[in-house]
Amino acid sequence: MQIKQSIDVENSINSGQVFLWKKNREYWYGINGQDVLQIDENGKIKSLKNFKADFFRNNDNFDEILRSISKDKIVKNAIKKYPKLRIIRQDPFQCLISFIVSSNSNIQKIKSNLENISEKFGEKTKYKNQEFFLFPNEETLSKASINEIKNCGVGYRAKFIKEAAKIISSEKITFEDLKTSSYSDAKKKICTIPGIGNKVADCILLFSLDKLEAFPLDRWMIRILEKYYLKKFQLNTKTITEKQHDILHEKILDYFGPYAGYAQQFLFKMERENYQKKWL
DNA sequence: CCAAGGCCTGAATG
DNA sequence: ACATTCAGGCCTT
Repeated sequence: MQIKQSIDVENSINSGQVFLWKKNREYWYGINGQDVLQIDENGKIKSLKNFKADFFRNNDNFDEILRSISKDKIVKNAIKKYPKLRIIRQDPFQCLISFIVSSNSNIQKIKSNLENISEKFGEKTKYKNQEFFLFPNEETLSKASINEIKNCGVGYRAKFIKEAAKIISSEKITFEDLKTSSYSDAKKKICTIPGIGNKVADCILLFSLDKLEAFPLDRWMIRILEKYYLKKFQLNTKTITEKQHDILHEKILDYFGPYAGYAQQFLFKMERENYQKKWL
C-alpha cells in the first residue's frame, strides 16, 4: 500500500487503542487477530499472512477530518502536538475482547491479561525469527471454560468473554452486519453482549468498525470535558447515567461533527501525556 | 429513570 | 508489613 501521508506510528500505537504490541529495535511488532504485523517507523507494514487492510486508515481524508474537528483552541492544540496521530483499524474480535477486558482496569493489566489469553488459547507461531501467539478466534474462546479464562487474570470478566465469543461464533451478531449498520443501530446491537456498555461499545465501534462518530466516554474523557468543556456541554459531573450519557454524546456529536471520534483520540492522547501516564 | 453497591486483580498509597 | 484505595465500567438491586 502506498503511503500518502506520514504516520506517527509510535504515538498511534501508544494511545490506548491496542495492547499486544512491542518494539524490537527499529520495528513495532503486534498481534492483529490471526496475523502478526511488523511496522517500521514510516508506517510500512509487513506481516505473517500478507495483511492488506488499511490499518492506519490512510484512505481517510485527513485534511477534511482535521478541519472538521478543529472547533476550538483545545482540540487545535492537541492536533498540533500529535499531528500524525492515527485511529487504528484493528481486528474486530480481538478489539471486542480487549475492551471487555479493559473495563474497570488499567493499561498494564489489560496488556498482561490479553497476553495471557493469547498464550493460553492462541496459536503459537514464528515471524521474523521471533515467537508470537496469535489472538484466539471466537470459536476457541467460546469453548474455553470460564475457569481457564479466569486464570488469565480477568476475574469476573471471564464469563463475559465466553458469552461474547459464543455470540460472535454463532453469528447471532456479525461484524459485517455491524459495519453496514448505522452507528446507533450497531451500538444497540453490540450493547446486548454482556460486558459491553456505552464506553466499551464506543471503543469497539471506533477502533474496529469504522464508526468515526463514536466518542468513548471513559473517566479520562469525562475529566477532560469537565476541565475544558464544562460550560459548553453543561456537564452534570455527578450523574453519568445512561440517559445523561446519551444526551452528552448528542451534544458532542453536534459540536465536533461526524468525525468526533478523532477529536476524542487527540484529546485523550494529549491529556494522558500531560499526566505522563504510561501506555504499554 | 436514578442511586448505590458489588465485583477480580494488582499496583499504588497510607 | 498490612490495610485501603483505585483503575479506560458494567450489571443488579
